[in-house]
Amino acid sequence: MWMVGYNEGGEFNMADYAFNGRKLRPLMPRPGTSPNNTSSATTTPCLTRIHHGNDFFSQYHNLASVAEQGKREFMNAPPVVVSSRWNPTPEQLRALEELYMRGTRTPSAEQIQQITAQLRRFGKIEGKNVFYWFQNHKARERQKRRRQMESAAEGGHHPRDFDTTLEKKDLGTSRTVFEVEQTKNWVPSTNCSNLAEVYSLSFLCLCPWSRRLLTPFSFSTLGFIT
Amino acid sequence: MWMVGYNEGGEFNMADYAFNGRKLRPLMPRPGTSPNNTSSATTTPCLTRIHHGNDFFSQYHNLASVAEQGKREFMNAPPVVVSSRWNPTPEQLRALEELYMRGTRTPSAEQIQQITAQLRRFGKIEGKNVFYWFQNHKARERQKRRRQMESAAEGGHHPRDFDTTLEKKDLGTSRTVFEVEQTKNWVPSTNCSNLAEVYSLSFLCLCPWSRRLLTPFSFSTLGFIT
DNA sequence: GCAAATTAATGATTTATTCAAG
DNA sequence: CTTGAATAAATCATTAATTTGC
Repeated sequence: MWMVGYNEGGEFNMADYAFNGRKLRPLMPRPGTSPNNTSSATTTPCLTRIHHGNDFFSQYHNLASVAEQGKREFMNAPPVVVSSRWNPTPEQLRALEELYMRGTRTPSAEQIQQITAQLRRFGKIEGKNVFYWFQNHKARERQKRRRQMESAAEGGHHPRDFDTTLEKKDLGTSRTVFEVEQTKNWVPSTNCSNLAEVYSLSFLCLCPWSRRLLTPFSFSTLGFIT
Repeated sequence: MWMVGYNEGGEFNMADYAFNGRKLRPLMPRPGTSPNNTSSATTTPCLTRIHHGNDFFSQYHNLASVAEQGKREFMNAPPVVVSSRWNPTPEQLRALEELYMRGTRTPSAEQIQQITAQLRRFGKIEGKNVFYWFQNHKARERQKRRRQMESAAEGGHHPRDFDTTLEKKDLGTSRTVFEVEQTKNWVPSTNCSNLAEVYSLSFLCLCPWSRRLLTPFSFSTLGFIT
């Protein structure tokens, strides 16, 4: 798996995409099969009806067209593509769990980078995988604990009791671990990765070797702070 | 204000950070004032107690130390910093609203870039501002409409009725606009910005001129796909 | 044994909620 | 009070476990 790859020079290695019969991982929205989307029949094709008005919007539309074109090119390739999601190797998993156990909850951008770099030794991995992993793991640990409390409570505590973020686990007798649920005020400063941070970085240096288009125009805007 | 800046050459322009008495915008988590966080008194200092164990973690710890150090350096600078949050100029706001009205809901990374670049003419703006603006605006329009429906319905519709994503607004008599609430299946492909995408970009090219540290080690890992 | 079918785990996205600046 | 920013919760979707019938 994990046949998707780009080389340093900025060239897109299409061969890697023509693989087996798998779908491309959902960079694109999934077809309207979501139970929540009750309007799949009525969704509109969107950008197609932009009318050219003032300066800005016509410019914007032009640029959007470039993007569209790039997309089409991309989709003319064999409809096939590669596997989709990251699967941690046992080593990677162990490492992440170890970090979690030691208190890492919402690693900063740097931390994510370091972790990612380290774990790459063990196999494919991206920063986003680390990011998501911690996000999911944190959420699911919390939820697991909540459920445990629920069943343990039985007697009928108030629901808000489950909102506490620091909890002692003592379900069995052998359980002596304090699980500290980290909250945002855990570390004083610059230690949480967040979307904004991430965006700053990405917009600082959208590079030619990304899968994303880089129009001449947008390229000319690079080097600035966005 | 938005005095934060980096130059192309990769040098960190500290002067830009030593500005007036304002706090740095919340890259850092807020102090423990959240009503949800009931454990502020018991949270632990975290990373301090890492014991050196196997290969990976000692390495990681080293790297974490680097990060810590960088943070300290950063914080040794005048405790001051720049203003905090973006405030759209009227032109920017108009443009964003126009885009929204025409159907833009979750602009892709490119789109955000283009929009940002265009709107910079009117004043300071970052990609993340555009990102957040659409996110918030979408959410608040939905919520507004939901409230409207609630009050309009009175009779007692099922809550799930509010889940529909395509709705006709006809509150007044002069209102003839179809507001199309975009969903994930709105555009077939690569047209929605998401965290993963963002992360890919940022990790593809974390640059020396970013505010973030770039350790020699992590630097050596650049040029690869993360 | 083995694959199709089904279920459980969990990676990845989106939506809702919350915080706090102005 | 409005709204930019950040986080948490809910949801979606793919992969691994596993069950099942042969």
